[in-house]
Amino acid sequence: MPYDPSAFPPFAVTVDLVVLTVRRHALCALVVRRGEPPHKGRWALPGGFVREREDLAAAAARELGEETGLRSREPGTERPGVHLEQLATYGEPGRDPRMRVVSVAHLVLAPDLPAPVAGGDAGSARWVPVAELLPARSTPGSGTETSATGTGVSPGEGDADGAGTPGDPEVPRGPLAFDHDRILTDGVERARSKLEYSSLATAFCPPEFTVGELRRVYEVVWGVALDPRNFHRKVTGTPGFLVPSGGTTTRQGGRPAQLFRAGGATLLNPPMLRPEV
Amino acid sequence: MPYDPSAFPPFAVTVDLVVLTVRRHALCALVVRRGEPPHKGRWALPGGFVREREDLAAAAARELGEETGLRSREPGTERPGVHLEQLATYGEPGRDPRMRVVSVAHLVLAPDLPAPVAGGDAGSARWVPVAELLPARSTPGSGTETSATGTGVSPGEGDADGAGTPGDPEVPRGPLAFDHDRILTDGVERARSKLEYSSLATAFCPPEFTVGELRRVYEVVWGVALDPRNFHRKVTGTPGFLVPSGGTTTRQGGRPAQLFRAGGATLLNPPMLRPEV
DNA sequence: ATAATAGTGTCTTTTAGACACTATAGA
DNA sequence: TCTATAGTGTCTAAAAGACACTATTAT
Repeated sequence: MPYDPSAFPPFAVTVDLVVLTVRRHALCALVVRRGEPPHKGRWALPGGFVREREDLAAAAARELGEETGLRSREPGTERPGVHLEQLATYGEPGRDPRMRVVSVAHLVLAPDLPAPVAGGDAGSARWVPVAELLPARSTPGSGTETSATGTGVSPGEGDADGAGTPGDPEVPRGPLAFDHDRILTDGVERARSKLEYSSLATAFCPPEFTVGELRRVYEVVWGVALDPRNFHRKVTGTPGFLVPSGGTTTRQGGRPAQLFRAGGATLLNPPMLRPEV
Repeated sequence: MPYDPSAFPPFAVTVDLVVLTVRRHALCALVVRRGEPPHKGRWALPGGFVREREDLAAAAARELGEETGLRSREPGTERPGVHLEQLATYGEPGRDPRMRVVSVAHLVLAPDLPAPVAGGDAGSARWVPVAELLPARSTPGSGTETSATGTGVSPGEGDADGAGTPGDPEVPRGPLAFDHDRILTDGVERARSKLEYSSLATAFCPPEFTVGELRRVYEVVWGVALDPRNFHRKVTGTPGFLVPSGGTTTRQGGRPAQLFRAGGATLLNPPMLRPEV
């Protein structure tokens, strides 16, 4: 019989965060160095315990702020902050060697931040290209996952955030702690598929962005090259996706480009279809 | 700091099941009558505690068998049984008045069963049309959600499984227990959207089925009418979706129809697009 | 000048949808 | 016969994709 309050096995419940951004033409995830056993010294996804009277989403937002300095909603402003959604829950017995831990993973999509992370209580958080964390396991299929011909998307050039001199001990090696490789894989796949039928790509962009910048998000996340002309026509023709902000910029070089903000639409119709190989 | 093993708040972890089937031209969910407080006498989704050394999916499969007699995998055979996947996790403090309960909801899609449920330890499980459980809350948009013009899909005709004489106290009234209305809503929406880009509609069908029977699944779940001719051409032309089993049947009346089994494809390309209103 | 990116127009191929028409069963 | 469902063919409209061409900046 369900919900017998007297004798239930005790579980610890945590939230783990798959925090993704597009940085230097690569899809990057936020990882932290573990300071304690188990897996001491290994890299892991940020996360922590859910508190006694705390909602799951609130716990995820709190950990995001504590460990990374990011905010899921900018306080006092109407700026959207980063996108946060529940991803999946992982509760295999033995995934933590000490006790039974059920972890509710969340997916966070953030624009590129100037400094990697600041103000966190985990000192050693950093952005690392997903291609380095999950070599060749990113997607079932060909191994050319992160190469987009002709757009300068080149895997392997990334040294994470300027500290990556050759032989740097700070560069993550080997799999992530616990089952975080699998959680990260699921999060990346969720992000890839959600770009198709939602306006979530704008979550990777600053508040104002150009069509070209948005296109580079798609190209980096999907690992494909997209025709700039057809992309422009499609994305500006999808109702509710983009609204012109009035300004222009030349920060990408070339002819000045119109600046846009994210429109109100969350579901795209028609969807942006990912080209098949 | 995450993963401090000493002091963590204790949680109870349960699995809840959104079990859906297509029955009498209506999308139906499995609900059980609660025999104990809280919400004693109210209807709820089947579910129960996750055991000490039990995986989440295993707990869902076990509860499915215990409370409904369904099996996620037919023992000793290669028959696929029903489809089971994780849906989402609900952990708002106070969702259970007695203690902190985090529930990992799972979605189960099953073919129509002859008897509603058998061999369960919850005696009062039954199929109820989703339209009766979630009146007008099924989908944001027009209220014509469950009407499919010209195909006999008529909401409100369903009396759940023959026992629904007028005034029957066994007919669920009012919202489900706990936050199960929301969980059911999420499960229905997941099923609706997954029909578009996956071959999951076959999970609602018996092992061998006709194109017309598959079409009725789409019509009932989406609440729309589909052109039989275009539907036939599209599903038989999608590679890996259907494989002919060789036989034919006249169980739907009319000209004998070819029988098919589900093909190996799980992701449909091109997808079956849900018509917009 | 050249090179870069932005943006529009046009053509072709593919796909979705409407619907006429034929096929084969039961009543 | 009539009516039901099954299945094919064909036409049209919409969308996707290839790509020529113009526009506007920086160097």
